[in-house]
Amino acid sequence: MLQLNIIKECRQQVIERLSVKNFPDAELRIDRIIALDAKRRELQKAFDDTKAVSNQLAKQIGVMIKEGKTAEADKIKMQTAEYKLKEKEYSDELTDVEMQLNASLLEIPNLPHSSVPTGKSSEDNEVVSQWGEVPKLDSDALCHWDICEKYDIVDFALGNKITGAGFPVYKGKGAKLQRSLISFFLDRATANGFLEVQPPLMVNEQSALATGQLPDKDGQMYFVSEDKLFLIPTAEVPVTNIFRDEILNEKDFPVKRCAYSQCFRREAGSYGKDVRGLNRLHQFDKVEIVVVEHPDRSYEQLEQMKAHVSGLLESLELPYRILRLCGGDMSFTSALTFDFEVFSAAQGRWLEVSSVSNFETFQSNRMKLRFKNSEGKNSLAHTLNGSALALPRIVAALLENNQTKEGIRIPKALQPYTGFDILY
RNA sequence: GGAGAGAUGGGUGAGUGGCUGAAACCAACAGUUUGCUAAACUGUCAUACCUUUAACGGGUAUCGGGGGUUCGAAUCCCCCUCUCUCCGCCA
Repeated sequence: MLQLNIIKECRQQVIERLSVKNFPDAELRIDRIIALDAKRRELQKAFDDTKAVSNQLAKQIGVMIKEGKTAEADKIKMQTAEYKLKEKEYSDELTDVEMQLNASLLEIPNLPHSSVPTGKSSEDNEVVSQWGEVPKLDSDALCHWDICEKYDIVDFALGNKITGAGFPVYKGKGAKLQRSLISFFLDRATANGFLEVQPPLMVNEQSALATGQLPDKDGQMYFVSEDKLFLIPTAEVPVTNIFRDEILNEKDFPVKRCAYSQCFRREAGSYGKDVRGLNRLHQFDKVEIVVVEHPDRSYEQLEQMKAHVSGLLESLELPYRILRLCGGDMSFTSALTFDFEVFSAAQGRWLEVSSVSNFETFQSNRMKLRFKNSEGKNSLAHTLNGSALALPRIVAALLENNQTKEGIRIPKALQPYTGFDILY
């Protein structure tokens, strides 16, 4: 959520920045917020002033009753009636305006960082860097879904029977490969100073709102109506919410956490080759890194997180490129996002495996995540997160890129975890 | 799921209708004293909003959340959430 004072003080810039994200009716909505805020302050003042008078009268009555002047007290009691009416009126109106203001603010996405390129879709993303050689495969090379079947390591049909499309069953060396990747990612994160946590896989509405999944992504999350809980679409939600309503000490920065979790996404509206095999699942595994950082250092931190993710991909010997997302392709909550894509040789396409973002104060404002600054005042911290990494497409790329006649070659870094160097 | 008890500031914990935004103690922070450490002493120590306060100013709200009674609620009533104890069930 954007900070109200920034909207008020930098109205024109806010509107301009929102246009980079192709946010519709920015001017209209921003002006509505400014007007609602003015109305809110007006009502607040009226309410406070009225309340101040009646508080004063109530005090007088107390004193009089104590002194035995009940007749005088009764007289003043009569007076309080009109103030009570006014208070009720003001507070009702105030509640109404506050709700409208809050709802309007929740609909405004984060402002993109100044380095974010303008653009409408993923085609306008900017390639920042690229690493590794794109492998040349034989003409009879298989796509990963065929490899999965050939070695019986991921069973899509079985998952289909048990649950439905997008819920595969990992078997034998396939299951072991999953477990190995998770351990590998967690160990690397821990070595890099991230504290491992195991968060809940379901969150309440407040948590989903705090990180920005609600109201923006309502309908993309699985919802347990019986208990009003959401299945997490990413560990970002529970892990960032560890710090909801917390006031940190400046010397605590950077606060670094990592977590493995399964992620659940309804993916309503996806179709075609995007959803084939492991490309897009309803349930998948991911190791997430989350950082809470001082506002002055959050962009340095973002670079470090990028370096961490790059290190993982290089250890796995997967060719990748880094994209700076354009305004139109960025998430609602992000100020700056770098996507990591791995080349999937048999499919001949780049697959997104990680997204590393700085949210600045967008999430911390929603969740009241603050720190005591050097002047002893509370101010909002910056939050960042990144996938490090999401498993399915990593597995897809590993299977496709490393296929040999003997089987699938396992990268050296992973062999201590898998216990085998060829998967067959 | 059934029965009972409870929820107060960073922590412990007092407070059953007005003088309580909240005692006391602990922790924390600043200072004094001091070869060093320790101890002692002094002071500071919630958050948010409003406000043309010059200013360490003024006002309002907040004692799990919401609603109600009352001139006045941490305190009384109702609903919800959560925690604890006992019973039941159970990976």
